[in-house]
Amino acid sequence: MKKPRTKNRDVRFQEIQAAAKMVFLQKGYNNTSVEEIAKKAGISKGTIYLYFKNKQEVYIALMMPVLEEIGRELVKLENRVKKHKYRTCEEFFKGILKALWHSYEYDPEGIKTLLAFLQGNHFSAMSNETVQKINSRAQANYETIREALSHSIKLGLMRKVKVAPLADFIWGTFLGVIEVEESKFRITKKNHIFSTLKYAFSIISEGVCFINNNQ
Amino acid sequence: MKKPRTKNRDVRFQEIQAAAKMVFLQKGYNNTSVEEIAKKAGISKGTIYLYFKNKQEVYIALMMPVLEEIGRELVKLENRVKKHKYRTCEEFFKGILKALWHSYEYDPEGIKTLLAFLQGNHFSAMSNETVQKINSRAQANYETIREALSHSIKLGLMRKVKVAPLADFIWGTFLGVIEVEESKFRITKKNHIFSTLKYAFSIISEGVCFINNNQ
Amino acid sequence: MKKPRTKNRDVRFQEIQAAAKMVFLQKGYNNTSVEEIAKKAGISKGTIYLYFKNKQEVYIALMMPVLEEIGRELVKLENRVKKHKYRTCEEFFKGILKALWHSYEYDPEGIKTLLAFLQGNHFSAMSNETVQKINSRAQANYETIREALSHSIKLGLMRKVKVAPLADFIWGTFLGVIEVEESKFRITKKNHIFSTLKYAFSIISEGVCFINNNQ
Amino acid sequence: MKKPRTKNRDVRFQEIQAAAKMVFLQKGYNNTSVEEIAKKAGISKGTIYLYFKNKQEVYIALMMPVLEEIGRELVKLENRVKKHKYRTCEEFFKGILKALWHSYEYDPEGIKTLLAFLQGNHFSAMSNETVQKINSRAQANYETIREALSHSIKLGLMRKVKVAPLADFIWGTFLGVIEVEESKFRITKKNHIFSTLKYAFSIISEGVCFINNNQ
DNA sequence: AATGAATGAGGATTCATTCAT
DNA sequence: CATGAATGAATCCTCATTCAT
Repeated sequence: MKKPRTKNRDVRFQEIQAAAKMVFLQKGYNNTSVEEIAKKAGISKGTIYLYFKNKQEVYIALMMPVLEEIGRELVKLENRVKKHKYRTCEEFFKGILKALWHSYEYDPEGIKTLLAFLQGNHFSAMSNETVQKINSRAQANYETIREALSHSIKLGLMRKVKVAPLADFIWGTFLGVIEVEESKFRITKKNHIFSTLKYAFSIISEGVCFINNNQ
Repeated sequence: MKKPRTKNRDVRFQEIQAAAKMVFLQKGYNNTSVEEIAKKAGISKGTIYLYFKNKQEVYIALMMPVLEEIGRELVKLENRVKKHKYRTCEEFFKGILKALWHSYEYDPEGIKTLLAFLQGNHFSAMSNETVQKINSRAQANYETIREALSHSIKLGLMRKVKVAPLADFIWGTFLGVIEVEESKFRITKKNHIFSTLKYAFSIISEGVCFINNNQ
Repeated sequence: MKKPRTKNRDVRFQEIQAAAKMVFLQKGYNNTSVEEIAKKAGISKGTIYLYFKNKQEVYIALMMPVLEEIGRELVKLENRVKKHKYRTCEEFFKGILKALWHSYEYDPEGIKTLLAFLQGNHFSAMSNETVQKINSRAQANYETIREALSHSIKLGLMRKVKVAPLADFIWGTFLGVIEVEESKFRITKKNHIFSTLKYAFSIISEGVCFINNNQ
Repeated sequence: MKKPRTKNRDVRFQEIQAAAKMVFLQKGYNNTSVEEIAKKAGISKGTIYLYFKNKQEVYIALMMPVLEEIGRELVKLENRVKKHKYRTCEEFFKGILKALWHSYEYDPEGIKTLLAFLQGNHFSAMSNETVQKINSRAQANYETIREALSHSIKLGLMRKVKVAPLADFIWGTFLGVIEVEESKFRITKKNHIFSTLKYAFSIISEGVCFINNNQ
């Protein structure tokens, strides 16, 4: 009623993204043709170019929603830390995992796209706005997690560790375990992603939380 | 127009691999043309097909050396465990990192190729011998690391943990941290791979080693 | 660089076929590049693939029209036999030749393509629908000519001969004479196709028509 | 003992031809690689070029033996005519078929190669000596058959017909029936080549032999 | 004489992108 | 807005031919 045109535009935009996500995930960036995406979205090839500058933009744009979701989750985490919602260190790390895992479940393909993107070198023309958006969004997420960590140290939840490498460690483990388990899953069909992540985060928390008298 | 200068088969093979590694790493699998590899190797396109069945084989074959190196390192690790070379748990985990890191330094591009391969779905024709070789080699490496972990538990170096998820955690962290740090490196030009890995492994060891009375 | 001038699908299809026919005939299947066909048709390479699955299909599809024309002509022949249009055996055989010759004139290149196709073994991927269509159409034509022959025997136009080998003989002579005369034509530039065929069919009719008391 | 070098050369030459014949027949000219011929002949690629100028020559040379055999057979036929060996017209035509059929059995692949060659347009560079040799040999064969026919007319074996078109008719039928029956054979696996040829030649003889009072 | 590694032109096919309708 | 026919650059791969050994 207000702006049906714009709303339709958004719907269409998201339909294309949904289609693109499915096809890209299944066949990889280069083995996916714009035609296929169009077919999956039930529209014609040309229409995609009314919504995206080119194929690369379609791909890169897929990451934004999940990056934003991660951002929102991490902000919630930070807020909960600030509000003293976490009584123990374990709880805090469970909170981190929950935030990340929630994002994964929100959009697994988005995460995998992100992984593929990290691998990098797929895009020669790495200079457009969208890439900038991605990077600054990722940067912001790093900030947030570091602050959450810092804050939990201040609150005495965790022993005094260097937050920058810890954040990278956490993020690297999250992505790395997903990558490894996804890859094994393709062969064994046994899904251990969550259980391994849970296990990993419990160990990290043990390694990082208590002032260890053996240290 | 013709200069059929015969060369030792192995030398030629390795020259192609070296060239391929450089180009693939710089531009990614799909943005690299066979022509470019040939040019880099100082030979002609056709010659590549005398040594590799197709482009994919060239790519996949790049992983074997590093997978084998990892295997050798892990076997050495296992032997050292069996020979009681590690007095403490920390030493043991430093040993694990050393083994993995050694492999990374032995062939960083190989590891990155492996990462790209794990991402998977780029290869539709995934049924040839080479892929089988890759997978069984990877499988063997998993076995070795699990056995090293089991043995260290038997020896009392580490508390009794589930080795399968721990192995996945270790491997996932190793790869994930590399991926994350490499990606950041491309932007910041600051190389934190090793320091972050060292930090991560120290935390893992703390989380896994001592019988924590707070547990 | 771009001139997407849309054209009626059938028109475009036939333009491609016309171009293909010319080039294939002049240079043979393997010495003809898709590029050349496109150029001759005044379109771009890619466009051909919008109308044909691949080069082979372009080639094979050239035979259908003439096979169908032969079919139509043979049906007409059969009908004329049934309607007692042929008073004598000679007339009947003149009718056969007329039917075949008409088809040749309708599309000489089609006949030559058919000849090349019969030679066979050029197409390894011989399992697609088009080939099936070709074969069943050819089969149907054989049926028709056999029935026309049978009917003319029933009507007493011809002595009682075995129709299956006679049909093969007729068809083989038709094609063989064309092949031989075309080949000589290329050297001598003297076209004897029709006169030789006429002569051949008159001899066949004499050999087959009357109850020969010397037999 | 006399010239073992030369003898070996000829043996090798024929080995290559034998191999080439098999492979060409199975896969067609363009789908056969020099490599394959070499492999089949148990020699190396390069060696073929010591015996033939290029691939085309290998192919074209395959026809010579059978063309020569046909020539020899036709000369024998002519001599038999001259020596009054044929009492009746039927016998004479049986003799013609025998001569041709003998050549076919002597080297079926040679005949098929000839058929493929007749189709022509496979060779752009149609100007070398070998092609000249082929053509003059074929020409000579035509002469011989025409003379045999003329002679048989002179002897009253056959009624007075135009020998040139008759020769083309005979030759065209011979090749055409082979082509048609070979092609059907590939589908039905039923070999009717000889029986159809026999039938065809009996009809031709009836059409051509006796002074038909109905004519 | 024989080899087979090396060459590189050649060609089929795909697909991102454009634009007339 | 939407379409989809048309484009043509790009690229993998084959293979006839050469030539150092």
